[in-house]
Amino acid sequence: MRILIAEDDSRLLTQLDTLLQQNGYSVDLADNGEHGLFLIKEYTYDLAIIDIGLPKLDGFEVIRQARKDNIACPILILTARDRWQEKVEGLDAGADDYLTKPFHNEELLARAKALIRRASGQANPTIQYGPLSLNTVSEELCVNDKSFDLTAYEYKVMEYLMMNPQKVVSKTELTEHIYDQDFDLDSNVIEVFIGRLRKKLDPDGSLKPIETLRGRGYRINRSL
Amino acid sequence: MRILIAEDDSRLLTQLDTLLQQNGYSVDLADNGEHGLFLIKEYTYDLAIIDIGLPKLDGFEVIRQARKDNIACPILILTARDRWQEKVEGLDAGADDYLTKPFHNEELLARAKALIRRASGQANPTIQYGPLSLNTVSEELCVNDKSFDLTAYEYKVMEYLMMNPQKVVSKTELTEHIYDQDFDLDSNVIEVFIGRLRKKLDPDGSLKPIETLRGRGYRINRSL
DNA sequence: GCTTACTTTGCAACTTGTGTACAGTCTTCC
DNA sequence: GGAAGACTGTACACAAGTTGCAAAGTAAGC
Repeated sequence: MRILIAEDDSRLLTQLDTLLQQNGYSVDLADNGEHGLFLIKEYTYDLAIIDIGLPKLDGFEVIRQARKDNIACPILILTARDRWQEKVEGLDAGADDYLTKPFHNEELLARAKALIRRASGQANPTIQYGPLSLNTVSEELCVNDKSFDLTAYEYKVMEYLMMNPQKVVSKTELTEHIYDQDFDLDSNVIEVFIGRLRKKLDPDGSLKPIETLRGRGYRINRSL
Repeated sequence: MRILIAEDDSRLLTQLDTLLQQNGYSVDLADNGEHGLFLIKEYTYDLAIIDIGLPKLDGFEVIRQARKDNIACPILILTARDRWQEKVEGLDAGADDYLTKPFHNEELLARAKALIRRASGQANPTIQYGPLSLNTVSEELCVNDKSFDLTAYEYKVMEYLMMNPQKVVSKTELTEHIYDQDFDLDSNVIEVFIGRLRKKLDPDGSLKPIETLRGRGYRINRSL
């Protein structure tokens, strides 16, 4: 599997390079939009990871021009956390999925894998874990093939948990991932959303999709 | 796991304190180099996070003097982004890793965890010892493939023992690594937690995963 | 057998999580 | 452009689980 990474922050670039190589991908690098566009047109990739804020030619432009040339390779864009409208514009330009910086390595790998797997079929990128499957584009969650509509924040909570399956995710971590840095860490919003999610997905309490680890955090139920 | 933070910016200091505590570490604080050096010499830490620009005694000096005293604890330094030469000097002085300010909390946590793990000679996030295996991501303990739910403190005790297999760990040592400096060393909590762990993991007393060495401490059973 | 060290137990205090109601805000749709 | 509805975040009372202590019981070593 061959992946293109277009990213101008050299530290992040090397980090991604190492990460993906260690996970068995072969990787090509570009540190500006022009070079990225050249590579994506010249070669065939299984996935392109493109930062939106690229010098010379921004990420949107790279995607638009690549799509205009009928390049079908799945594209994952990287956006800053506080610029969520970039995600919309990126998807409009032809990206398949997005990830906000900073992200966890496992998240990136999960998305990369999903995108590559789904590239052959036309389906939307989905994160799957046991009977749970989360469509990251329609923001729709299925439990045992029954689909649920989530609100924006319910989705964010669920997405983060699903991207770190097996992991104990502390409330701090969830809060920081979902809100800006300076959000009040003593608030009980996370508990409230966990409660709402449980009620929505599992009204009779038989499945227990989200486990509580008292004093430590929450975790997607491993035994599903 | 117990962490020392030496940082003079009081806002950052409290932020780090909260962050680490909420993620299950016990934390001691110093707001100048002199106090930091005193603490690192006086107690045993699993990690020290030291800002380079400290008053009274700068970070480099703290590290040099600590290393001169043969203190082996892993050290993570904090430097300003635009002073990259500091990180070189810091690593020369004996630091193990660096992080440039500002940083994301998640990154700090990831590095802290990695440093602590590396210090105990564990390359892998899953620590295995005979039929025992402790996954430090899902915080799950398995004995012969049967998984057990541990409470926060049960987990801390087990983690410390598993990170030091073969070693006889005294009660004082366990207490010092699990609680912070003002915890009563005469309490019998450690005995109580060892008891609870044994009962949970080995209810019929056939496996004996934790050995007692009278007058010296506890050890993970080597003959498993 | 006596001392000391460890184990066990029950319990009370405490910490942390849950459920609910409500108010403020944002959306949508006429 | 206004009303109805949905979503988010706070507050608080209640429930549940965890922790630490103390006292009594047991085992080890001299």
